[in-house]
Amino acid sequence: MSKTASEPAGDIQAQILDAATERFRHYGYRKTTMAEVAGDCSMSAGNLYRYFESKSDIGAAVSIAWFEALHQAVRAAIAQPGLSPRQKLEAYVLAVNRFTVESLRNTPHIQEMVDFLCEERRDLLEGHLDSCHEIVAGILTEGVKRGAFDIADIATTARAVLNAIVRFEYPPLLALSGDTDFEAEARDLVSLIVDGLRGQPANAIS
Amino acid sequence: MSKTASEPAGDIQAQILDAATERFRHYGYRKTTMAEVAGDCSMSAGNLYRYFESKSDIGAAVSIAWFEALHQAVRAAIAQPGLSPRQKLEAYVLAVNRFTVESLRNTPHIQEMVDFLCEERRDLLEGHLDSCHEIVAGILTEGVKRGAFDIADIATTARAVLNAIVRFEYPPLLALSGDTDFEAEARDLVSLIVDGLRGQPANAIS
DNA sequence: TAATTGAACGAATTCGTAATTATTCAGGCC
DNA sequence: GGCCTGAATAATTACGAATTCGTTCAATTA
Repeated sequence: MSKTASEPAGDIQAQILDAATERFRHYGYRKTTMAEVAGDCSMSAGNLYRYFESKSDIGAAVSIAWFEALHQAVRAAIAQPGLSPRQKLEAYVLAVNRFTVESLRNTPHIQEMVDFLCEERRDLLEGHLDSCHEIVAGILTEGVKRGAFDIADIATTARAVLNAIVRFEYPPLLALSGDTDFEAEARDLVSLIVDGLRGQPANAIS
Repeated sequence: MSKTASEPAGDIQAQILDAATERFRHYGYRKTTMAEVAGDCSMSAGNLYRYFESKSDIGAAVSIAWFEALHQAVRAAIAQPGLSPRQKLEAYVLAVNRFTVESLRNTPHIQEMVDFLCEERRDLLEGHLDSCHEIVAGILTEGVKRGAFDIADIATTARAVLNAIVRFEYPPLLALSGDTDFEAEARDLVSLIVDGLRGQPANAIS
């Protein structure tokens, strides 16, 4: 109905992803069938294979889009003008936490997507972690340049930071304790990471 | 066969827990039946209910014993003479991580026990977290007294530390990335927590 | 009396089978 | 020729009967 001769193939891919995303949202990954997604796009199930190699690939593409939306939200949060390195780190943690909690709220079956990724597409998770590592390393590098941080090995420290904040971004852990005030705890954690247990140097440049 | 007239009831409870622990270890919580545990103790299934109110209670008792073994191992690790507060914190994280990874290794069905706790006995998990909080708070308090740490609110900071090290003690996360060198990453994390991103003060007492 | 058993019963689990599903591909449509 | 369909196939899932399990309790033992 909506397809014309001039419609590029990329739009059909996008249409498929939109339909699949909506289905995954409401009914979960396992319970949406290729026939349903195809029906939403007014085509046959077999024809989906002209645009994606498998259902698993569609799930992967949807997940990648989710990761990219997360990264975009995070980059927007830390790109606000006038933020100190410390505030950028806090903005990063809060943005990741907020985005994930929000997704958890309005996408009841997101846990199933996480399971799908863990079982079938662990490489995507690792790619996402690499992106996170890159963003955090950027914050740390800027902090060192501005004199706010004193870090020997940026890559190692960035990994340690990511390990420390897993509590606030891993969906199963967030779902486990639903009534916690994550924002306050996340702020406390950032304070700990920035200042350390030894306390701040007297001549520190914040 | 092993029961005599002089055997106190407490020993029978312990015998039941031993049998249940072994069954849970090898076959998991769900797949061990009350009849099997009873058979191991040379009694009928119905008679188990003279010593425990339910199978869930047996699972709880086994879990509590596991938590107590963990706490004992941890307290032993941080009680070594001559450790600085920083070394105690590192010893704590490494001990928890080692104990959990070890349990994960020689108890293939421990994940199922975690699920059981999350679903039916979340209060036990919270109790365990309280114990951990107490231990960490003790380390921090001693560190403040010795001048190694500078902490405004011990309880809040202890919670932040526990949040930061979840990566190294939550079994599902440990199982997710099996080939990681947790010890090295745990050390890096402790360094981050102690020194902070700002670096150490020039006049710090380590 | 105190400890134990084994039958009994609702709830949960297993298991074999029927029905769906993902995926392929030989053809039809424009 | 590029795009699409719909039947065919192997694998997965859903469903219900049959079994097993957790739990209780009257009866038995010692």
